[in-house]
Amino acid sequence: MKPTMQRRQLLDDLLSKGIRLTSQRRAVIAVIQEARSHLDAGSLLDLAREREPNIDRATVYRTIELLKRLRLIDELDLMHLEGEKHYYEVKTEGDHIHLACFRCGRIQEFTSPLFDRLKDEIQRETGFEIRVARLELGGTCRACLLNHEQQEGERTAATLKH
Amino acid sequence: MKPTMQRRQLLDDLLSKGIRLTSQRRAVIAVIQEARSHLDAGSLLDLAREREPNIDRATVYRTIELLKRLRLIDELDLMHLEGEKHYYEVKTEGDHIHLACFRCGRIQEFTSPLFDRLKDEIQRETGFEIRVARLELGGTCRACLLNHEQQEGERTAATLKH
DNA sequence: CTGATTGCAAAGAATTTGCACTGCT
DNA sequence: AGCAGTGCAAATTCTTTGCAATCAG
Repeated sequence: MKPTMQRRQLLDDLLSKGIRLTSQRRAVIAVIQEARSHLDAGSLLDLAREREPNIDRATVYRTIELLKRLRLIDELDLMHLEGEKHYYEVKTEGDHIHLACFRCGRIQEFTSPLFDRLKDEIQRETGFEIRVARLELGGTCRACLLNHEQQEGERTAATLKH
Repeated sequence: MKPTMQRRQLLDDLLSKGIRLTSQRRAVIAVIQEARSHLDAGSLLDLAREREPNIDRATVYRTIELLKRLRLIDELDLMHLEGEKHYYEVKTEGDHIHLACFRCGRIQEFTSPLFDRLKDEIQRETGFEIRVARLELGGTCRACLLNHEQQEGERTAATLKH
């Protein structure tokens, strides 16, 4: 949302922890922050290479690991809609929910105070200290449901003609 | 909980859909149903082999795929606590939440009406039709938190002695 | 300077696929 | 009998590792 501020924050976080900021790490971080969609390690590598042509696969994976450990990014599976990739996004203030449409593959995000209440309840009742929360839903998005109904309608109409 | 009933249900479900019940499929299904913990494909294969010695890896994966498609089992990642395996469990009435302890690796389950309310809210507000819901939390379980505090205490005491 | 980080190449883990054979229904 | 299901071996996909060279602080 506020890329510039966000970037400074991320970089500052790293610097203040005494993490070495190599050009490779800067490239990976910039790509994750500027991404308009969820990226997997492969795309992350491709995009980072546009800035840092010699960056290697291994470095990307190691940087992801680092950012995950420092809790600066979240890892998602997005219901494994496509292969067994993992996807990454900058960690936001409140956790959000990902809805993955099995039909069109679109990923939709959703936030709700109920989600926070649920997490509070869990911590309170189990004594479990939550560090990462991942709620992913798979199903059919509204657009696909409408398309489908429409097609059903057409199909029925066609059948009736015989 | 009620293994015998559960098994009949699963097998009947399959038969009623005209799915062929081979001895290999029976073995995989029995193993999943009788498991006291979440099993990944590898363990599933090992256990199924105790019943059906020649069953192959590929068959296990294909059976998992089948059961997932028919919505008879759920696939979990359990925060990828250990490698990138997937874990399986018989689909239950209401969805439940998995809490994975990063420290001891224990998996804890939790159910709450709030979870269902949250899902309802999502469906209502987005028009998304939820087919699969997966809520996984990573963090530290109560036992590990207590252990840790205790160790911290000991450590401080030791430090103070110097 | 010097230890943390990198690139490279190879290994590893989990899963999938093509194809001839087998066995449910 | 016929076709869905299977075993086998090889292929694919995603990720990790060992090690010598490099570079940030």
